Amino acid sequence: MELNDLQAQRAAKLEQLRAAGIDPFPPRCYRSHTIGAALAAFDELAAAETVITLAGRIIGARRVMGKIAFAHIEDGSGEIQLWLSRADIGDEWFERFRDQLDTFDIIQATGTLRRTKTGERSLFVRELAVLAKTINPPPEKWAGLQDVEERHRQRYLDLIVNRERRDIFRARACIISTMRRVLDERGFLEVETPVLQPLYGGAAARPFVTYHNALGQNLYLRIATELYLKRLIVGGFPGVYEIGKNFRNEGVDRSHNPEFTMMECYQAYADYHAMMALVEEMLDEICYAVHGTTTITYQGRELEFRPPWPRLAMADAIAERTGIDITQHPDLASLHAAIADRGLRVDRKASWAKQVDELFSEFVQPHLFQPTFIIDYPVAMSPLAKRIPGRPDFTERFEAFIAGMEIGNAFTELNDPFDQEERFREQLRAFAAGDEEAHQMDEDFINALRYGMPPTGGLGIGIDRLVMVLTDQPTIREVILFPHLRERSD
RNA sequence: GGGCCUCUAGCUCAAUUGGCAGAGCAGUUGACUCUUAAUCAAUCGGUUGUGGGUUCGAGUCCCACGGGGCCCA
Repeated sequence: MELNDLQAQRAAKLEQLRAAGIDPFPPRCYRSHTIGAALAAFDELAAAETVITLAGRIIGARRVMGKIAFAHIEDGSGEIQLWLSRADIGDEWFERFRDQLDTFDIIQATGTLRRTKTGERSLFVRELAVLAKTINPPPEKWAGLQDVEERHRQRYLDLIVNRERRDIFRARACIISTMRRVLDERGFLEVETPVLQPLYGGAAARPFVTYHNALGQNLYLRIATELYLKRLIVGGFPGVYEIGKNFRNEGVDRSHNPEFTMMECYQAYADYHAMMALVEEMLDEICYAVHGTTTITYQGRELEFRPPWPRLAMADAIAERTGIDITQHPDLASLHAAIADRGLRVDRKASWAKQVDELFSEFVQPHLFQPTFIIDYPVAMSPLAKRIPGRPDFTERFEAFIAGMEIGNAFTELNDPFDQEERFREQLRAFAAGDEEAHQMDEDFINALRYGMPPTGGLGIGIDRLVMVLTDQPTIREVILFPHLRERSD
């Protein structure tokens, strides 16, 4: 990699340090306090004139005058100003600070805490040391790093410069740890199931395919954890969950990334009503853990997480927004006629299920800003969910929507092996008819169901979207540390 | 996959009708013992995403390709 002028200048300074016998990358530092700890105990440390050693990255500009200099350092726990004078640290180190150290360099400073004339809490430095010389220059001092592409390609730089962005990922960790705590407290067992699967299933999506050399067979990156977790319910665990990456071979947009983080949990002897209650309680706790309140703002609009959330049947929701009652149009021709009657766009290529999904996505979903459960989905859209007793065309399924996004998906799990096999066959027919997202036949899963799975409630929550909502971010890219970007070729 | 927008110095951005590629920040040199967008003076820095084309002349117009963004499917 060639160095540009600014990089070459810094590399030359690095060599000057070496020539003076200073290791520009020493193996360790000898700090006595984090900056955060020093600031927290500032008054006591200052009063006692305790000599402390801090370490951190020089941020912002160094302000070097003739015989004194100022700079701020930052270590992830806080920021503090350094006060340096030629008299205190000597000509050699004062000039070294001026001539060989730069913004972004990581240094160690020893001295005492005191306020400057303007009252700023500062470390009055007696000794300096280099911890890591930097080669790359900082972006613009005030505008910072704006370019979205560069922010994502060089997330490390984004995090250095736009330090408040670290809070998004701190919130993300808080969300996941709170979710884990809620599930643990309710007796769910955290498990790990295969990422590499001989057969993909559990969701409607196209998979990534890879090849296992030793086995000589294709394997798929999982699109969901569902079918493995339900095998564990068959195996006798009363409740299991997994938090991990799923992979779906699809495009990237504001709410989709090809790899994303999902939590799935399954509870034996429970149903989808129990899962709705779990979602309400869990998100209430998570929102409170992150914000200390259950009322938050997303993109300028207020969101209220406190339970209970509205429950709205999918057919009613569609009827309300379009005037079309899908329960009165159980076949494609009749549904198309009803859509045409309303002057709405008919999708001639779509199956009945797909057409219903389009009506819902276009006319209902954008209105679901407040946390809402849409319940009772058509069986044709829900090949893994149990039918509603007495209404065999609909299933005990819900999806949770927040800010117009699908955040969660849950059912009373289908545990009838014969019905499940028939549902898979229906999916195979859809696949043969061109639906590339249709489910595959999983005979081993059928076999598991033949050993008996108790009535079970299952739930999946898309973590990335939940983080978006709880950190007020408009795109999924901003809540994923290293979002997928095309390789650059010049 | 389609439409629109965008790519200029390390970074943030200008450049009128097609007419000398510029500024701020950072950097460099000098002055300066309480600054904090430090100040003052001087100064370095460009294959305008890539490749073609039109033209006396292209950052600007045309074509292709690449990256990114927004919207749609």
